[in-house]
Amino acid sequence: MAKAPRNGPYICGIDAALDVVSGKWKGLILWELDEHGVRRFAELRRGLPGVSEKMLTQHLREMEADGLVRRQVYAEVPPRVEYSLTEHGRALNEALAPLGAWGVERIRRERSDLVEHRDAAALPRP
Amino acid sequence: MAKAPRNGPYICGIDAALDVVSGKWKGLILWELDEHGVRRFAELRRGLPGVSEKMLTQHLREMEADGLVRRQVYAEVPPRVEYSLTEHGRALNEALAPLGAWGVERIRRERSDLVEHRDAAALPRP
DNA sequence: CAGCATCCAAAGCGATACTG
DNA sequence: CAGTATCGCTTTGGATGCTG
Repeated sequence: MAKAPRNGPYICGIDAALDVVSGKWKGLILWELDEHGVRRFAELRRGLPGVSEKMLTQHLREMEADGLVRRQVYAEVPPRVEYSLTEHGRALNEALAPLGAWGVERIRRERSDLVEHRDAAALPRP
Repeated sequence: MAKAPRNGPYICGIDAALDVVSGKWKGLILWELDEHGVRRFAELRRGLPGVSEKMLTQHLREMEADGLVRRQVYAEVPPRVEYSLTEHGRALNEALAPLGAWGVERIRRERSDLVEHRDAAALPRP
């Protein structure tokens, strides 16, 4: 079955945008397609370590339905299918850039927090 | 129970950022707190039409744990608790702005699609 | 007022097996 | 190669009732 349709209307843009990128792998898929331009199913699979075949298919179908991804099928043997971003998908990716930067900062912060906590545990209370 | 801890490390910043904003109401909570600066529990509840008490509590706790939200408790009767954004929360909000703009554009696009479909169904063929 | 506890349904996700 | 089908576990979200 396809993605469950949203019951109510969106309240704001953030809401509408998060709806299409919420999914364990969607951010990575976007990133992978933006990076390489065009990718085949198996290539994407290799680029997303740990993704199951089913989830990859499901996410790609949803993103196609949301108008983010284009799916080009070649009638060949063996079969070949190529995925790429649509114009909207590329725009979304650009809109995600600042968020990505924030995320990188968060990762960096968490790493140094670990160090601080280790220090705090070792030091006596002031 | 708290949010399930992520099993693996983040692959990219988008990943790390989406992890903290994925949740049915987190985008709206961020928006509400940014808009008003400080909000009490019941005020937030009113600002998020349809949210259940449980989900609001759960999301606020997770966002507190993620360092996005500050929770200030006043030892009074009746009890009072105020929520506001931390510095990181505000930074996240700024990083979300382009995404919000994309979302608004998406909503607009979908509406005009609906109109086109309605017109196509209701109007006689030219 | 601001919550916590409990139960329940739906959605998300993974593993496996099979197909054109 | 690029999927589809099915099963079952886990996570998310909602409804209700109770408490300091």
